Amino acid sequence: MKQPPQISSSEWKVMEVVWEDPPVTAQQVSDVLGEREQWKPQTVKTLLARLVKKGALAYKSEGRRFHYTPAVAREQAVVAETESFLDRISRGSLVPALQHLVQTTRPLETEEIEALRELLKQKGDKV
Amino acid sequence: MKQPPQISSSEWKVMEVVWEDPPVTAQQVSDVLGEREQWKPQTVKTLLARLVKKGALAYKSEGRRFHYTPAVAREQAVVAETESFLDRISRGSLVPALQHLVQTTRPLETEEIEALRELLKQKGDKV
DNA sequence: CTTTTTTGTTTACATGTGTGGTCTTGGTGT
DNA sequence: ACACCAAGACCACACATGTAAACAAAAAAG
Repeated sequence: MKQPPQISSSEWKVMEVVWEDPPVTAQQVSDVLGEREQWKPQTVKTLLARLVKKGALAYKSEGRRFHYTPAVAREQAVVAETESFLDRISRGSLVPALQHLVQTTRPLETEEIEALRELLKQKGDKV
Repeated sequence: MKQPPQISSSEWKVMEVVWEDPPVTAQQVSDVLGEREQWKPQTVKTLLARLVKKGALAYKSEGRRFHYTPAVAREQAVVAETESFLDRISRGSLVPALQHLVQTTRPLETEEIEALRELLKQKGDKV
């Protein structure tokens, strides 16, 4: 059971673009992030290469250019990030963290609230 | 309004010990983390020094040894971590992340559930 | 076919992190 | 007073990260 590789903050920005609509070319990623983050194309290239090396992206040579596709699902990566986040703040601070999380987030959709409420219900029932 | 400094994963482990019962000496931290993380005393020393340098810890010379105290509150640090966590996973994934969070955590206390439920209510009312 | 462009590869370099060794100096015990 | 030891200060070193320039190979263009 291989856990998804460690993805750094900048790398996440690249992954987001790839996850959004794979497969993508370096060009496409570069366009998006050149705009969104003011990154030079070379920077994007480096990050793509690193992500390939650490197994977060796959690619196939399509003529002269590469087509990159995610090698780890977004969900997996999010779960891994969440784990590492929890490891840091230690589970004890979960509730304050959650409060902050919920408060600073854009208004939640009704169904999201429902989903969470449901979760809480289950959790609560077990007590 | 200065935001709390960037605290790395290992540094968090040190901070946890300091927050737990300040002020502490390097010795005390070293004892705890030598056990808990199998860290050599020097490792702890380095981390303490780095935390002082980045302004996360304060100290006063008490005889030959230092007494370290937190320079940033735990809450502040947690909030900062939460922000950076959210920046990574991008707010869109919040709910799945929360679900994972809640599911993998130890059973919540009733009052914790209440607090969260209350939060959701407020959030929900605004929709 | 040669020039230009595009795209991937190699190299760079400062700073951060994980993990510790060594040096120095001020207390402490005798 | 003096030797010794522990505590902090300084040094080390490999790997990660952010950010990119330089280089090479191959495709496109003329």
